Amino acid sequence: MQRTNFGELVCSIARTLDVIGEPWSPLILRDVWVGMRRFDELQADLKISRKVLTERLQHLVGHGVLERRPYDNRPRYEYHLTEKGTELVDLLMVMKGWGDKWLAGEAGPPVLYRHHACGEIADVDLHCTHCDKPMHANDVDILPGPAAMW
Amino acid sequence: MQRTNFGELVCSIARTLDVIGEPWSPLILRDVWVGMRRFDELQADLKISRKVLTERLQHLVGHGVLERRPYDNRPRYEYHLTEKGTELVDLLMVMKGWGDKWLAGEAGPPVLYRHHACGEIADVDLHCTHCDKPMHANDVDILPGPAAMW
DNA sequence: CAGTTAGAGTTCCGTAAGGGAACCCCAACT
DNA sequence: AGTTGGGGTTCCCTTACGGAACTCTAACTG
Repeated sequence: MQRTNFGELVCSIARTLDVIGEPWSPLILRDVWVGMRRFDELQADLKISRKVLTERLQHLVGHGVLERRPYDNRPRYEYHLTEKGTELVDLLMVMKGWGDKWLAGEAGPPVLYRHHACGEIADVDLHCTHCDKPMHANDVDILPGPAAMW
Repeated sequence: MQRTNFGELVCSIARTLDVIGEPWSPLILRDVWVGMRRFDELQADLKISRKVLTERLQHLVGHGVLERRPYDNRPRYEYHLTEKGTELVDLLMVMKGWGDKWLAGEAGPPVLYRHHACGEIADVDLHCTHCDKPMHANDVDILPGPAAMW
């Protein structure tokens, strides 16, 4: 095998990368999220090779992130986010925030999020699932878990 | 050029991928985060090709995510997270959470986070920077920003 | 002071994966 | 019967990864 298989590693980060770590996969997810559902539509938007797009879609469907469903009597298919895939979008939202802050420059963010709950333009921040306070890289100790030994 | 360059796209997700989207980069970041700072240490832990490790480290340093600093009179160097890099770890924490939930299976999570603020084992969740309430894929409208047209 | 050690890469080669264009299949339309 | 459109395959070329061997430099070692 040439490309190392991250799925085997005992590490949730590596395993997640096994699902969406390949080139283009996050961008495909983004497009499906914002409503692009068809092969040609994705291909035209991303200008990705059709071969690679086929591979990525199969991979994402195989991992239960996307669902391939027919939308016509003819052999036509659309790709939709599953619940698993929808939760992966968290990752994209964090990427968007980081990219806006560190890479966007003068021009500012390409897109904005408006939060339904408050109606305001906002970004995401990481909070603790236990106490609800902010939680970032330097706010945690890392301990071995049940499936320890990474 | 063979591999498409995501940095040119007007999209903060694509730009972020240009910085840490290549294979191994997130895992290198993870290792540096948890205290592995030297070339041979990273190489031994990840079992990555030395050639690729060199390329990735240079790329990450070039983008200001890592800093390469000498630690001896001899030509010896350590890699440290910059502030920019530390904030990128948010991404890893979200990946960890998703991988724990969807991929860890019976064995449970390989590692746990203990939050300094509350002392409890916890994970991260996404909240709105404006109203502090939870904010996920289906809780937002996506609007064109100042640098619109993705 | 010649020889070894250790860290941090560099070089080289074989294989696999991405890019791109052309081609194919099937079920409507015209 | 011929065209159109969605959704892929096939093929070839080039770049990038994997892995092992090699290099360079500045200490230590006896």
